Amino acid sequence: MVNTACGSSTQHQENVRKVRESMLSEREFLFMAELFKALGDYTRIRILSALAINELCVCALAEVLDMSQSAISHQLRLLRAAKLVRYRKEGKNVYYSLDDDHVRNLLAQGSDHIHEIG
Amino acid sequence: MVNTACGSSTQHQENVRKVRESMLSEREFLFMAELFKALGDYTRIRILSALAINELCVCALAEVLDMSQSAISHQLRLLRAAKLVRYRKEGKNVYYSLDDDHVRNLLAQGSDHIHEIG
DNA sequence: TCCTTGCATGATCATCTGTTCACATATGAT
DNA sequence: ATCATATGTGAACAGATGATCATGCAAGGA
Repeated sequence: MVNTACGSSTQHQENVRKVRESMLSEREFLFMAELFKALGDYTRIRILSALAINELCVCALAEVLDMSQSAISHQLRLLRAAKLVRYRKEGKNVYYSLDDDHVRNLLAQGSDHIHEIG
Repeated sequence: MVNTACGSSTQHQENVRKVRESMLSEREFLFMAELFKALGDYTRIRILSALAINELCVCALAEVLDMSQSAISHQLRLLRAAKLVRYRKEGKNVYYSLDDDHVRNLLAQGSDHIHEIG
């Protein structure tokens, strides 16, 4: 730590004060970090992108991503915890889908961003 | 692996085919995962949120977040790699800011999402 | 020139993460 | 009832991650 105020200039202190006042709460930042963390994995982003196209059961997801059912199931657990997916049971199968259009928007924004920066 | 096609129903296979066709490339998913991974950390999301309010030098960021300059600097390195921030040098100081409005939109979307789900 | 300041970075280490494996549960079919 | 199938989950292990510490480097002031 020991941040001895690099520049003690008026502008510096004014910026620090202004930013401090406008920052969200610790709780909000923790939630946002969890949200993006849930999106920030190669497997999970593919799961969400697949569900953005069509509702799918677990075994279909495993087939699409060419991964074990267990691995998919573990990741779906995290996505449920982050409220990014819904699910409904039908017989022996469990069908997953995106929780709402908000998630779809986040995916679209992410896609836009990477296509912009090449 | 060994995904023995849970349901061999026509609908199941049709869904798998449709989703497979519409999925992005491995490269694109890797980029998106990296993007969200960069956003998915308590320290980095606070750095970005601070920069969304005002351009800041490294020491000001350290002061705002009450963290060591070294820790901030390491995280800024990742944010630069993800093209989420810009920087300009001025004398001994280095001033960081958000790379573009796209980043601002992602932050706003994230904020919206967490406020929706409570 | 020498020193201080602001920033960057390699090494280290504790912690977190994601997959696999084994197994449990549940539902439907025979 | 028995069995196969679809899914969920705990343990465990390898690899990734984030803060700290020490140090390096560049720029400005004495």
